[in-house]
Amino acid sequence: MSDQKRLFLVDAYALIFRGYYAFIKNPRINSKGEDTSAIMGFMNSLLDVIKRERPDHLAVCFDKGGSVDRVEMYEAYKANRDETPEGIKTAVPYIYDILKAMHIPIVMKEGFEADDVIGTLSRQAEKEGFKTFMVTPDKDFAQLVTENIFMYRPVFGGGYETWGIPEVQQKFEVTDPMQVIDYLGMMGDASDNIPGLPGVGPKTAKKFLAAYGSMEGLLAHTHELKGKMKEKVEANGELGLLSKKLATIMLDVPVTFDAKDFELDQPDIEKVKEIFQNLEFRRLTDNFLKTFVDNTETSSNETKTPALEGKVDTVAKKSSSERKGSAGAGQFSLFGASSDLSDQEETTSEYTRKTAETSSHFYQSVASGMATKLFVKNLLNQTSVCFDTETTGLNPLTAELVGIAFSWEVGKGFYVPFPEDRNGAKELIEILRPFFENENIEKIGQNLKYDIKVLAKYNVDVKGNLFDTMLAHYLINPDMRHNMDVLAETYLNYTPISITELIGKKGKNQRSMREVPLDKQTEYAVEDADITLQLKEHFEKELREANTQKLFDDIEVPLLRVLAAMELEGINLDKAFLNSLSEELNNDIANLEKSIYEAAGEEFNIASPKQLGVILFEKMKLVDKPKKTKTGQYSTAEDVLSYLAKDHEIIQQILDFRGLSKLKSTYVDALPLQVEESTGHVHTDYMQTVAATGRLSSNNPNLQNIPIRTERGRQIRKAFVPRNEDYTLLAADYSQIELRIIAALSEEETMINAFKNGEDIHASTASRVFNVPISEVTREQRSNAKTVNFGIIYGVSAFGLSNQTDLSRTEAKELIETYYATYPKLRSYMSEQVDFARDNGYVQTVLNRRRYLKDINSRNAVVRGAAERNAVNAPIQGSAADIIKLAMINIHKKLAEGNNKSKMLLQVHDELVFDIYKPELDAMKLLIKTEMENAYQLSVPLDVDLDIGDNWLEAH
DNA sequence: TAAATAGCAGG
DNA sequence: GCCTGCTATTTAT
Repeated sequence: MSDQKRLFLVDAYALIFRGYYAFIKNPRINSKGEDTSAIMGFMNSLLDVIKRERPDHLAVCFDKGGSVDRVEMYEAYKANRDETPEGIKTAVPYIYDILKAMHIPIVMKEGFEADDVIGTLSRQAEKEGFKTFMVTPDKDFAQLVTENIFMYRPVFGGGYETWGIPEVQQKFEVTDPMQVIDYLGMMGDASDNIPGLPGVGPKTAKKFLAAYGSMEGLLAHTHELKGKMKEKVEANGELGLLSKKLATIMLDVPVTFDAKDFELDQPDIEKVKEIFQNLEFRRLTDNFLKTFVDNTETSSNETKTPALEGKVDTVAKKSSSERKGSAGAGQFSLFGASSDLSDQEETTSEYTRKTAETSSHFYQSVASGMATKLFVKNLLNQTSVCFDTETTGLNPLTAELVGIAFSWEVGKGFYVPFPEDRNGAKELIEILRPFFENENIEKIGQNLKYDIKVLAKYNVDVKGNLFDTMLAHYLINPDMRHNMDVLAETYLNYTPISITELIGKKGKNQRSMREVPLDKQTEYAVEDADITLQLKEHFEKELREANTQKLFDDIEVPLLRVLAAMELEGINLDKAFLNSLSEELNNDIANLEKSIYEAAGEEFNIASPKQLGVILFEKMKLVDKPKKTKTGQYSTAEDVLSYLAKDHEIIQQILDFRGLSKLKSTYVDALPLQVEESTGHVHTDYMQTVAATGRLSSNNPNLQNIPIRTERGRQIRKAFVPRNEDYTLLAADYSQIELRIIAALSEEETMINAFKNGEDIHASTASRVFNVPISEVTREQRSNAKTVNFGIIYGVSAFGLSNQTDLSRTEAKELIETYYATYPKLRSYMSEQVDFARDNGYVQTVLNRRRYLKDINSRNAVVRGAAERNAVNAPIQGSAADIIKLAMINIHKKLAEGNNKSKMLLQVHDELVFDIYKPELDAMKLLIKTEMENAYQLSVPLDVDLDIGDNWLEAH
């Protein structure tokens, strides 16, 4: 080992960008609404480097004002860069502060890029006998590599690789790292907008380098090339030389390397802690303290020069032989006895995630027979257990149990495999039943609705308190995603075994869980249960802190059971009716097709907006200046075409064609295919954690967007029918619930009274806004008032309003002004919501459901405007969702208590659909109306309309 | 084969 | 202007 001094030069922006985008799907937002992704990503990397390498000299280099020289050479240099994301701009000052507090030098020079600064410093340090490591993912730096200068690149998935001369030679197929400049010059660089030689990519560039050694060499030998390539290279020699200059990192920036300045000092611990605390970095604070405070044992010889030892320094710290307990070993001794677990891993950086490989754990499969009984005995002694079912598929109605994993202690758990034969499975389930049906044992899981449905198919009723980590996290941050892999990575810094690793990618030859070897099943399934258990501990606390525990316990968790029941029930579908509808549509579509082709003078794909645009606007020239979409295509969207409909017959035909095709493909033909064979019903899947406002969503199939607005479309509702002639469908919907909520929340008396008096709210609004008696309100006036009423809920703009009505922009603006004058408290309520969001970073519903609005203080007016509209809309839409959820829970409870045959089947945001057993009809009408109208007390009465019928259309 | 885009169904 | 999910076409890999 050499005792050469080691200097680490960090390319700040490259790591900041990388950190920022690493979190892009789950941006880190603190309670003040600040996006801290970039800061966290950068600090993770920096601490990681320090911890791994313990550099004795270190500096962080920034760009300052872009490269004056390069822009002078080439105006378009970096001109196509998107604007730096807001989250990065705001991060930089924080990073400066942190670096200062850490006593790490910041190097930058006006008019130069970090590349040039690093290039210059590394050469100076080389002269003073340093080994330099350039910390950057950017390949351009390869040109700087020498015997004493290395690239130190973060690798996707964790770890770092060091590029010395041999690595650069190999990656770029060059003999000298300096040739990387020629390589970059030839192929150009899209992100820096370096043009390069046209038609030359990585392959050709390597070929040229091998043959001619450099850009100049190539240009001197163009006569040896042939065909198109020869022409192109000869025509663009100048461009090639310019590109090479642009790609050259400068080595003469006016900065000076002074070894003393760059020595890595002890940071000002308190100062850094304070900044981190302000940013709400908990894990990072721990990591920082570990890096700088108790580092006594880490600076052993092992960590002194690992950068030079392996090409890739991966994260695995414990070999698998060090791990305890693999499946199958000594199971009896382990039941109930607590086996000591060794220390938890301490690494936490973004690039050093823990996995099952690197964490100690004890996952055990339970053999059949006696062992299972002993296991269950132990299980029944627990008060709280996490479980996870493994099945043969995603559809709980058809999926078979392959196994169930259990965990009640972090790092430990058991897996009970299920036999394939039905009888064997039934026997086993009987052994487990006492656990699931025990009221006193809390059941923890991720997406318990699925497990509950699967077990219901085995006639097992899961009883006792529930804790669903997916639901918990949905309340903690509804805008994020909530799948277990993301949660584990975000909150536990842990990467679980991926399901595709076991069963392959979906599609062609995906395996069933059943075919996975038992030891793999065990590792995977128990890991899931173990992680879920760990997440629970995390989320319990956060729910309490956000004051949203009640919403969780009283609404979302009970609702999970309600939804499971509704989904298992499904709704009866009249397939024969849809089939005949399909034939009718087929005819009509064929006829339209014919007339369209005639009018157009040729056949084309009407469903292709691209082809349609060409026909309408190039061939037929129906309009002078066609509107374009953002990708430069002609827009053929509905509102655009509607304008033209009165002038050209073909347009109406196209719109009709579209309408009918949509109906046919999305509903009439698709729905019958979704009927479950065993039940004859369609079973939608309600998603409880996707809509950021708190609404449900529905898919496979989506039964929340069955047509109703057009005559032709609403016919589809006739296909939704009661289960048999003893039943009838009942639809119950809240009348104007969102307007009632905004009236109540804003305490706008005028509007509240209108509702209390049972007035037609849109007519009432029109009467006041247009200053006419309510009896003389015209259709148009009512319609405009209705548009504004809804607009208010969405956060109106004059622009949007004039688009939706016949009103001009000015008229729309006036109308909105008059509206606010009529309902002054509405306006003040709206600005209060925005102010609240600015101060707190979130808004909330009547039941304390939060939505965080990170952009509410954005300096970008468009982005901020969207957040402001959300601040108004989310509490309204979300409160309506809260209320109907409450009603659903209460109704479900009453139906069960009364042993009623009638069932709740569907929820469509403000509507509930029931299959009513005819003898129960009167009782049900009363029950449903009462429960819905009294689900939540507002200062405005809630009003529910009920309708019954032999199909969903009639029940409206 | 998967991902992105355009368009459109509902509240 | 808010909140969603599905289909078909097109594009990129």
